[in-house]
Amino acid sequence: MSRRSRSRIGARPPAHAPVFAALGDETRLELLAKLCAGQPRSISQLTTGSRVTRQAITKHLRVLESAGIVRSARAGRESRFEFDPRPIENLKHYLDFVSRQWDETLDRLKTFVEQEGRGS
Amino acid sequence: MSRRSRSRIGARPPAHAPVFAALGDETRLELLAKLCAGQPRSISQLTTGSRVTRQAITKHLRVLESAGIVRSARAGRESRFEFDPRPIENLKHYLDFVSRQWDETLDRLKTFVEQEGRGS
DNA sequence: TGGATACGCAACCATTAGGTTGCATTTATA
DNA sequence: TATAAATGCAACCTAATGGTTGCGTATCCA
Repeated sequence: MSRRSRSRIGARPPAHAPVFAALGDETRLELLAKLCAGQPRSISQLTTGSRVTRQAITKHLRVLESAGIVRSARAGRESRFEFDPRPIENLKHYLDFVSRQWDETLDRLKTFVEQEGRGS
Repeated sequence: MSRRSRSRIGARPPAHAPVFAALGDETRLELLAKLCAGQPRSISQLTTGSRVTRQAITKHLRVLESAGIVRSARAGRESRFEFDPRPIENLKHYLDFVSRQWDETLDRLKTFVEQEGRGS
């Protein structure tokens, strides 16, 4: 069993849900796209081109920050947001785990059907 | 450019957000865990062991179904829910894309810094 | 130093989400 | 054919979300 198993089958499952939830919004996915493809950007920079106000963008950035997907740092009068890839990597591992579970389930089903076919 | 590019850089981005949102809830992740690791199950089966009512579970299952993560089919008096791996695979591809974007960004930054160092 | 720029904070609003209870309906079965 | 089991439907409640506006504060710069 891999070293990641504790975080999957423990009493309380890992907090993947908040990260998924943070990605469950079109506006936030647009912010993610900008930040993972370029340098850190200020709130104003991230607002230009958006259809909503700066305050709305700020709220979305805080949601992303709470999920750990971005980090913020004040620089003079502006606060710059930067992408952090680690939560995304965690999600990828989790989704790989789900896919693997499913593959194993299909394998078990196939074996079972073959056994049944031989048995009856 | 890969054949998936249209769905990423088109006028309107693909609807990854609803799938992420559907996974952004602990109860639904538990349902996902049960369904991706076993045969199709009825609502009652999926409710036993849960801390919420059958109605709540039903609502969660409908959310997962709207996102395409599960399918339902009536079988006699019960409706069985089955895992569908395709939306999850899509998310994995999307997250791979994000990671790749980030890696390229880091490469560009590194190159830029090296250039700057040579320049000045 | 005074105006423009970039933010933060707070109040407020409408909608959605997650959850419950109650009751009707369909289906299997003793 | 009653009865139990499995579900659907609807109303209702509370809290969280996504959005706005208004205003105060910090910071850069001519």
